[in-house]
Amino acid sequence: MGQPVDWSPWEILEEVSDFSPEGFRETLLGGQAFRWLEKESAVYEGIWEDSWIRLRCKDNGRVEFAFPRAHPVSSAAVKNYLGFHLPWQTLTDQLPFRSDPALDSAMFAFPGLRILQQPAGETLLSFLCSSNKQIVQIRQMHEALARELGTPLWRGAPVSRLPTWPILAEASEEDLLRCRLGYRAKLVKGTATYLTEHPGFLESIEDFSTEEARVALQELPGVGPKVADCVLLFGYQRLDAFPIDTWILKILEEAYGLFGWSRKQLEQFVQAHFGKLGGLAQQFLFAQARAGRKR
DNA sequence: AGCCAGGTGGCTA
DNA sequence: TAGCCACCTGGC
Repeated sequence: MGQPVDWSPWEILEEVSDFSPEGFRETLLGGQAFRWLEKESAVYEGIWEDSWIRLRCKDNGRVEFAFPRAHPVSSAAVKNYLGFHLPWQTLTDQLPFRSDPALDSAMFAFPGLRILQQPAGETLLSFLCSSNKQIVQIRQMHEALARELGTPLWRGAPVSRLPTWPILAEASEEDLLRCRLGYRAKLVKGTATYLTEHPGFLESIEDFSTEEARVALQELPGVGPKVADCVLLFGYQRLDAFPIDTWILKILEEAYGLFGWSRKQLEQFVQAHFGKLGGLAQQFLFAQARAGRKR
């Protein structure tokens, strides 16, 4: 489709001493975002909004990026997306791994794992698509949404950005069904309508406390506690949001012995045990759980 | 060939 | 509040 893309030379982003190939890989492919793929060993290509870049992490922890010459992306934008402005080493050091063997082993397995700083609108769309789906399938939905309803990154570009909420509000449920959304189509459509009727809703979330934001987000059709927490953690940079999905539930039961606890009880445990950076701890535990299941 | 997936919403007791 | 079930669909 169209001209081959001419990529810029690799540009050094930063030397990150605490990164590991595993941590880097998991950050991009582990289910925080769904438009990343591994092009070749340790070289990743991904899209968010209208940015399209390649990333690689050398063994020494040096992170480099490249962009299509036709459509430059600033290093500042990439650094922001990767959360380089946050003191991850300090943050991870504050997690309770010293008294928590499960967390300790997860952190040991994925050094440098971090939380991407994604745009809220796209994150909401992503996790509306995520219910009852595996990462592969969520990724396919994203490709279809971008292809069918999104706009090309530039004139003649081979890839498109995801449809914005105004575009989704105009789209028909049939359009969304074509993107393999299944029963999620009407949820996305309903959310798009809600956002049209409540201009500034997504922005207003920024001023809310995490707890208030959690309640507000659940006004949207298709958004329950799990999706709300994912949107807050990945899309609003709320590191205290702790999504409880089936993987984490299994860990809380097996590694922490919390069989039979109610959702509310689990939330209280998580808050008390993992604290204000719970979402970061959650990602380590999640990565560990997924790794363990692969064999 | 089925089964099941990083949930949610509606309904019942 | 807790428990149960339908919901679209396509990898594995």
